[in-house]
Amino acid sequence: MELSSQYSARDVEHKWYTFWRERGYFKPSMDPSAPTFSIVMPPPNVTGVLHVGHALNNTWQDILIRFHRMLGDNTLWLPGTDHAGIHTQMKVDELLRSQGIDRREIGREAFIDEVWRWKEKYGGEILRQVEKLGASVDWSRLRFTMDQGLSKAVTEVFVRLYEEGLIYRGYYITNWCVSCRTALSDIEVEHEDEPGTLTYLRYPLDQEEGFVVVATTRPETMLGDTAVAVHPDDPRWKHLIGHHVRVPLIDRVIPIIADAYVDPEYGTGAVKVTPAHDPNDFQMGQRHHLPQIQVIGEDGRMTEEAGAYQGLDRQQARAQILQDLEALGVIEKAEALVHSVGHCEKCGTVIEPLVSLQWFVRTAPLAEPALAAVRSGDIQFVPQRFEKIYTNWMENIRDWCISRQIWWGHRIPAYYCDHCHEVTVARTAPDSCPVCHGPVHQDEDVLDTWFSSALWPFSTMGWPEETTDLAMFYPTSVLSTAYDIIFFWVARMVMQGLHFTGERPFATVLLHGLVRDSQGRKMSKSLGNGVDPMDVIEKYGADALRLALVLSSAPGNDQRYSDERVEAASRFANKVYNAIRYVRMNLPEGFTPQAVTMDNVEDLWIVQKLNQTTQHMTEWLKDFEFGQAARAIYDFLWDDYCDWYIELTKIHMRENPETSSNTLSMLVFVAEQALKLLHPFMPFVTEELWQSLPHQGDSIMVAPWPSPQNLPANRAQDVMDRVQSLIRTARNLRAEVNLPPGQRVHFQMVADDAETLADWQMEAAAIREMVRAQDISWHVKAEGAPKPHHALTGVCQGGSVYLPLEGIVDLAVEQARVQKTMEQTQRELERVEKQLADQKFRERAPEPVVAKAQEQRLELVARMERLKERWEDLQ
RNA sequence: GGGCGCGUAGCUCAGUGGUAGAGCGCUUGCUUCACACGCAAGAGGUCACAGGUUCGAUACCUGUCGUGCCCA
Repeated sequence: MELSSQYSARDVEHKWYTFWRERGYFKPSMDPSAPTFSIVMPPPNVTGVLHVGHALNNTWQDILIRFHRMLGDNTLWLPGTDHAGIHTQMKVDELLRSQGIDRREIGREAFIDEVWRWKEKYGGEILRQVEKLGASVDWSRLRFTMDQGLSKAVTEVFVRLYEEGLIYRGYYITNWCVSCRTALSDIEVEHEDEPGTLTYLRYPLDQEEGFVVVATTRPETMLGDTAVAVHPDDPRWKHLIGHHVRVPLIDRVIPIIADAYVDPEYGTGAVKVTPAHDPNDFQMGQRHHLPQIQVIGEDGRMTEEAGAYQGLDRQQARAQILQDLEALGVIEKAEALVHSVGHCEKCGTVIEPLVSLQWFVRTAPLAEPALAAVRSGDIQFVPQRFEKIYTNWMENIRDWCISRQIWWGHRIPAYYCDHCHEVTVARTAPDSCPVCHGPVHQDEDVLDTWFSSALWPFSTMGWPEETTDLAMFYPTSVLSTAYDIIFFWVARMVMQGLHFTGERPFATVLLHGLVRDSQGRKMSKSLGNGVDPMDVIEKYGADALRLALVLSSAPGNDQRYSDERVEAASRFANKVYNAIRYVRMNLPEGFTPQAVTMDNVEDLWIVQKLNQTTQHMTEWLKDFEFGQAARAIYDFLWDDYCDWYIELTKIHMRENPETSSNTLSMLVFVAEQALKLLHPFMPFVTEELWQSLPHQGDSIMVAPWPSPQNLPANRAQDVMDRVQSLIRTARNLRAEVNLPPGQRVHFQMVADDAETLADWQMEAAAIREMVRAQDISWHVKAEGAPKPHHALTGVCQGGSVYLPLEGIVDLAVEQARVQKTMEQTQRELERVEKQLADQKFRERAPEPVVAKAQEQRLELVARMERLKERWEDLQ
């Protein structure tokens, strides 16, 4: 069969994914005697599409999963999606509006039906993209946060927390998005530094002369001021504490209070207090029992309390108020400044702090065990430094606002009596009020999406039922996610997991960095610099994308995406493809590999390299060092297997056709092992190639992970080092004078001792071919080796290479060349000798380091000697 | 203001207590019977700076500068 010289990922990837899935390889073995390895996939938004960050994270997880599956573990990777409350609602709302439908007109139920319909139609998109990536997830266990089972878990958790007094409802200042029209938790607010104006306003004193100057960046809130606060020890204001001022424009009389919160350094040291519109003022208001006057409504417009300004948008109101204040002459001055402004994470609108009735989780009691689990090392962060971010947050945790004023999500299981207003929190809706038997209605709000995400590791496995999956796969082994989600998700999973199952939800939290664009900028819609992984896969293949992402990633570090890297990775796929193509082309029809005998240097050498690669990779994969592991197999396949081993076997088979069957078996054996090592990184191409070679078993993905081969003690590594050094030196001489590769020349190889000569001669045929020699004369230095006059000189490990070129070599030039090499060698020698002359070094440095230096010295001394002699010969 | 990263070849990045590596780019030569998405040979770095620990620091510690992120 004619095989293309170019590998086409597009033609094979889909085929193998279907093959794997149909054979059920993605499902766990359920073997109770095997170690268990489980991961729950961080659920992407059901409305979303895969971005490069997902691609990286899913690649990491797939590497772990495939590695452990090959190790023989009972391995589960559970996929799923998240209902993404606000985001999805906005998306469907937008769609309906484009059709001229207002969700408020069709009502809650009809709208939710629309969302479900939308989810069924488009919600699978991201999962199809996960497939394209090659993710070996168990599709039979696919979950969605709004599934019945998971919803049941949500209700159960809410009810239990309520019964334990860990959920409460109360009036509190929360972050309100006037665009999304819902409350948000603290971490859903993004703070950004923005230019603003600090306006200094004169509030005239009531019943006396003079005024107090307060500074504010939000003059429109003055209509809701209920006090002016100063620091209790501030000498400038101390005498006015307890006096009153009049708020301009509305003429409200408010007290001057003393509160240590006030920073005397900021502004004038006196601040206006608006308890209904600022979180700090709210706290102060509580301390001093100040009234709350809401002047901005949930729609971002001024309320009735704002008097003449009622109905104005907050921005318009600010402009109007400033104008009016100006007219009144109460503006003392205005300063430009940069200050931090909170924005809605979802829509970017400036947050309006508002007092409203919301549900909260009392987090302190949950945080305590969550903190302990990480401190004790029961849960480990990779990289470890993120522990600190986690513990800092946990130590300063604030209550979690969990109610959202939207329709799409888990509705809060709280029921209110229409008569006596009794609140009933229950697993199932009560028919009537348990107190007065009056009619009840359910809370209109839904829960924060993260409330259900926090239960993901166990709700997906059937909790609160005691299922087999829960017993077998929970706690999970690893949670892999981005570091920017530690607070939103990781922390809350730990809290809920420990509280409800008594066990950590996962043993390891593995964190990856952000994937940025090629210029290091965050990928974003507004910049239009996002990279669609599907385009990349279409162009280069999923394997290439995976390898490229893994090669340039280290845990916790951001990385840049660039097409060039993916291209490099696809070239590697092509390289491996061609290596295997070469092996196949040499296999006779119906060839069955036999048990190999390793009777020559290159065989022993390549297996030794393979062993090292296997050992390192196994360790690195266990330590989550995917980049290191990928680099190891990349180098092994390209440098060791392709550039040296295959080339050596070509010569070997030509010289020893009678043993070619063994050589072919070796080629197949090493290739198969290497493909297995590469498989977690590049599942498709490795399957394609593995299937094309003689093999045992049905799929590489269920083949056992390689373990190092037993080898007899041997010197293959040393021999190959010397041989490679000799070949490189000889090739270097050729290149120096631009000898065309076709031109066969005569070489003289002079070894320092008989042992080196013997080593070289073990690979004499290979050396002859690889340096393109007409013939080679072999010598040992001591035995009166020839001293060719008109020859290029090269020094290598253990000896010299001469390339006699009558008529081409200029003695003076060659002398200068040798001189230059001598100088170089001399410098190195001096360094080593200085080190060895230091008694402290010999005493305190570890023995192998000293030995190595001594060895180095000997080699350099010998090299110097050779060069000196040569230099004299050239005189 | 507090915390955490990063600063290594032209570019993008790995990495290690024993004075440095990759990919891309660059130079030279090659259609050598797996691969020109290739082969071979090369050029290119006082590992940001200053102290300290150490026999030895690019790596560990302290500080400085530059840069990025998170929290308040």
